[in-house]
Amino acid sequence: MSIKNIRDVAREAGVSIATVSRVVNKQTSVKKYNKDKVELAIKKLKFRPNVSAQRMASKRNNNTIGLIIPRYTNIFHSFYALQLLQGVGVAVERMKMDLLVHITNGDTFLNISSVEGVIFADIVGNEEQVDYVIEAGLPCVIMNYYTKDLPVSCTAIDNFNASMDAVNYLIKLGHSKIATITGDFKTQVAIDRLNGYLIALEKHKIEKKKDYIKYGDFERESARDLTKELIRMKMPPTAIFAASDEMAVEAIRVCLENGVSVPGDISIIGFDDNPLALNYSPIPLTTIRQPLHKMAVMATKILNDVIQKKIRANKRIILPTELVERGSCRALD
Amino acid sequence: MSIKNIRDVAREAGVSIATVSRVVNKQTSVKKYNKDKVELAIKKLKFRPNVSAQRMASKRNNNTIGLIIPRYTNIFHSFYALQLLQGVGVAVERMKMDLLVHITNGDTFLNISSVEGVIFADIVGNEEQVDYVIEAGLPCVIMNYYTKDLPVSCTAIDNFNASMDAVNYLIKLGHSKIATITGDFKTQVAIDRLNGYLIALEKHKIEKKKDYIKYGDFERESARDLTKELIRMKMPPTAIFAASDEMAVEAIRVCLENGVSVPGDISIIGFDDNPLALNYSPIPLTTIRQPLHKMAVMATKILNDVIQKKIRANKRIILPTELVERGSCRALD
DNA sequence: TTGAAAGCGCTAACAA
DNA sequence: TTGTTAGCGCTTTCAA
Repeated sequence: MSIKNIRDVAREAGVSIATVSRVVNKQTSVKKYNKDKVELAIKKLKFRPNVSAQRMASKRNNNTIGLIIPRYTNIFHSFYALQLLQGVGVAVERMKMDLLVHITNGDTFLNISSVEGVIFADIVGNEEQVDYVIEAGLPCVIMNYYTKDLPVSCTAIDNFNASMDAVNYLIKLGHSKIATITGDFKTQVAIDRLNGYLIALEKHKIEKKKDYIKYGDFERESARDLTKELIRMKMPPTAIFAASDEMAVEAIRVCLENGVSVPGDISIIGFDDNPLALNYSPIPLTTIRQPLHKMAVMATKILNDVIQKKIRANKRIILPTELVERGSCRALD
Repeated sequence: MSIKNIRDVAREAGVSIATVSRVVNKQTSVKKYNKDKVELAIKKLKFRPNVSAQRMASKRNNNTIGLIIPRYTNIFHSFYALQLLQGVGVAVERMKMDLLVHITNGDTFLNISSVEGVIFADIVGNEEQVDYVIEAGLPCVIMNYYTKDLPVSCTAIDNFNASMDAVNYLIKLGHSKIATITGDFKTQVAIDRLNGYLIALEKHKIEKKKDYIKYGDFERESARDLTKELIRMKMPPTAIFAASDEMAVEAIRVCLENGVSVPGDISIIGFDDNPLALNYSPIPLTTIRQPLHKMAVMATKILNDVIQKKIRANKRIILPTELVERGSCRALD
């Protein structure tokens, strides 16, 4: 009925708890006779070791890694978090490990004592926690954030260059009046993408107009008014680079609602290659595909390797992005 | 540098470990003077309580619930698992709890000693684990599985009636040669959906043809050959009810590839309203929308209520589905 | 090959 | 209001 402990098993099997422990931990120095008795007792009593106790006594952690996801609004509704979670999930499944998911803005701490390593999905708001994990000497991988300043591994994409690619593409199509709708500046990602936009313009000696930079937050809602502002300008842009597909799709919507043709009047390019957004797009969206899933799988593998001491902690990986042409951008005549 | 324990804090603050414990647990009976000293020491040493030890000593579990996901091929790639995970994630986030995810086919057990309650995403292959959780007296909710035989809560949709709706819809459109591609029979869901199909035909006195029932496994790949078999029959069906959108989309593909028009020659209806599948569908797919996300959120809330002792354990909820007409079915002349 | 016993870091009586 | 101390369930010496 109730949960049995190692003492119950020892009593049932007629051996000491030490022997039970040895059987549970598959140590060899147990006579077959006793081993059988213990295994029988374990089965009969449906005994499962208390993992907390195992952890405490052994100072080992049992096959669990932690995933820390920043808690900003709707994070769990975002394609981003879900893809990373999925990737980590897939990898963890393969490694037959458990996954402890902690979603926080930094005010609560992951139960560090129950994991063998930690993965951060970005570090927004969780910088303190990153420090703590590092100080504790726990293996640690940060996803979607590139840093050389911290003694950790990271897997990321080159948001800066990917954005340059997007804007260069628009420029190659003949555009020079190019606006951007940015992501949430709490994230490094948003900053990098804006910088990519700026530098691309600079390299082509295209004037940067303040009014062409609209500050969004990655989410659909934020793009609505910003797009309206853009199309109502006396000198509206002929192209928009949105820092997320969600925003790009909303931008398309707003354009169409207001009689602005896409890509006839305005070309729009997104970022993410987010199928959930694409599905709701009135027009096939040209965008930058980023390998979030792969990023997460790699992060998990690296973490595992570090835990297994197969590699040192500081592995930094940049994954390539890809421009996917679909139909929301056109060449100017 | 290394992880500090309660004794280190006590020494640093010049009090006993009991006092530190009291401060950590926000008990009142600590003089402000000592409390301040302890809090300072905690900050200075970056002390975080060892949760395993807390659990052991207090017999409480700390704010963590377990989610057990069946490990069948590609489960983590399925829309189903991801939606449920997302729903649970959203709810857990709101409750500021941690989530321990365990993916298993029954051969490994969730670290039961570190959670306050358990949610099962279906119980395929994990029946033994369900029993164990129940015996251990842990609060437990099963998603996507309806049972009255177990003393647990569950949240599910009525797959049987939803399938009847789908087939009735086809019948209303004038179809009588209706085939089905089923899901994986390891799941109750697949069985219920087939039964809905069968009973709908029966009620309308439409002959059930064995050859019209094709046994798939929910996944895209499985629908390919089965659809070919259907369209190559001397008497091919005029409509197909697929037990998942993934399969429905693949069925559409196969039809088009073989010169069979959809919905001209064959109407196809899916199940799930899975945006990832819909996005890749050559034709807007008519389907049954099921509230997976909501199901997961509710399951988590129920679990929390049971843990908080706000309600008894046996709450059973059936959520409604909805037929979404899009364009892959047509009325026969 | 076994068992006794000392912890692991913490909580919760109980005593002071 | 504090400190002392006995466990929580387990692992791991150390002896036998």
